[in-house]
Amino acid sequence: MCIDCKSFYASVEAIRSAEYPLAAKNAVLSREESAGGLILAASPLCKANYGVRLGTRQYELRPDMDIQVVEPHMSDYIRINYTINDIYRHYVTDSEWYVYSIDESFLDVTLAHGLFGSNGQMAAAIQDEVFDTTGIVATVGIGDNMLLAKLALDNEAKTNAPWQATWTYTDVPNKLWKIDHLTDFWSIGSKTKEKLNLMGIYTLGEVAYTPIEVLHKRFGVLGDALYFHSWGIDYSRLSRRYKPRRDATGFGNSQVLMRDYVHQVECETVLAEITDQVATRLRKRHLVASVIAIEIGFSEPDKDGKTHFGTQTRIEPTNRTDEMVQAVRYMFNKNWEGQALRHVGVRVTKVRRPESVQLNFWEPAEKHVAHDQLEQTIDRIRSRFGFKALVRASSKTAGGTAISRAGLVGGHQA
DNA sequence: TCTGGGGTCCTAGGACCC
DNA sequence: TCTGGGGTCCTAGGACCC
Repeated sequence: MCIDCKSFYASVEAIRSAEYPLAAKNAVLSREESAGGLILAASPLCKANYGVRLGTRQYELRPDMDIQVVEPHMSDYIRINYTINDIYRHYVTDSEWYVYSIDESFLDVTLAHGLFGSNGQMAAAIQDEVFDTTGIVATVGIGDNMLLAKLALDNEAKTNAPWQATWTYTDVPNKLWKIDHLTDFWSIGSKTKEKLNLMGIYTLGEVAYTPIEVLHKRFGVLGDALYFHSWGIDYSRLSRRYKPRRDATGFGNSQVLMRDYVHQVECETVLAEITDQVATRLRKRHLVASVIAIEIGFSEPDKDGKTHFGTQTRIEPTNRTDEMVQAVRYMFNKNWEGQALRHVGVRVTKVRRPESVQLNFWEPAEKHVAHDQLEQTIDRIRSRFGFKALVRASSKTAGGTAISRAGLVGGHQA
């Protein structure tokens, strides 16, 4: 089963104001202060009546629309997500439970029927328990494998009560191949759709009847996956979970700036703040990173037509803010040609547990230890009294955004 | 495309090794 | 630099998901 929460953020907001989510006319807006702020979630009625959906911008909202626009409350969404997942865990063991996003989880119920009955009975029981506990409407896609469950969810379960749909291998010709738009199929986005169209392929049935060699030649291993997926084939099993390569994954933070940043010192200030944020996350998890990357977006295409640049560099494994800032500053100044900035981000990869400490030829060991203790102390003060209790002086300058963003979770109001 | 923010995975091409 | 063949690691960029 693939289960998601219908219009999750908007539903939580409806419940906060004692409304039934499916009857509410509300939407959640990120960054009220910016006209370019966008809708993070809209209630089903808003979607149906006004076409307001994820990605709609604030300036597209018209006064005649009868919509209650509210600010996000990320902490609530996270808390309720935990509550709902704990309900799922009443039905399957943890090895058969997989959290896909803040409002979507997969459950392998193959071995649970003896306790809880048929797929339909289990789905209904889970939906009832989620609704009774939280007020959230859960929608359930059921399938012979993860892919079919996900496709059943995205393409059928979400449309009508009782918010359930089942897709099996025998449904592939009638349901999967009949999906209206290629992009409604998980893993096909706008670019892949265009490339398929150029090959004369407009439906999933046509993908299925394209030789795998042809797809492989055009899309590599993703072409192989596309071929199998077009036949509804997916052998992944939650209990035999794929472990991502440690070095391939990482994390980072980014932000769209409220105005153009044109001065080097401003750019460096905001980059240092984001780097500090990422370094703090590393330290909190007791990890070090050995690759650090920056992503810089311009407010308009530059003289060469470039809209952004990104670059990465290898560093001695570290989670120290000062070392990471040094690398970020070097990369920025080496690549920046004075373009006005509107988007900045920092991320780390090749993240792992520290095995040893790399001392530095120019820094005495005592000083190194003292510096580590200083950063740990800063972390402790902030976790106890809040980020704003102790900030860098540069954060008080014009370019800084860390203080005003201190209360955000995932970039949205906590 | 951008608008907001956080992720993962794949490929091409360069540089280097034996 | 080329000769023969096999391989790894790295960076940059593209594409997808929520």
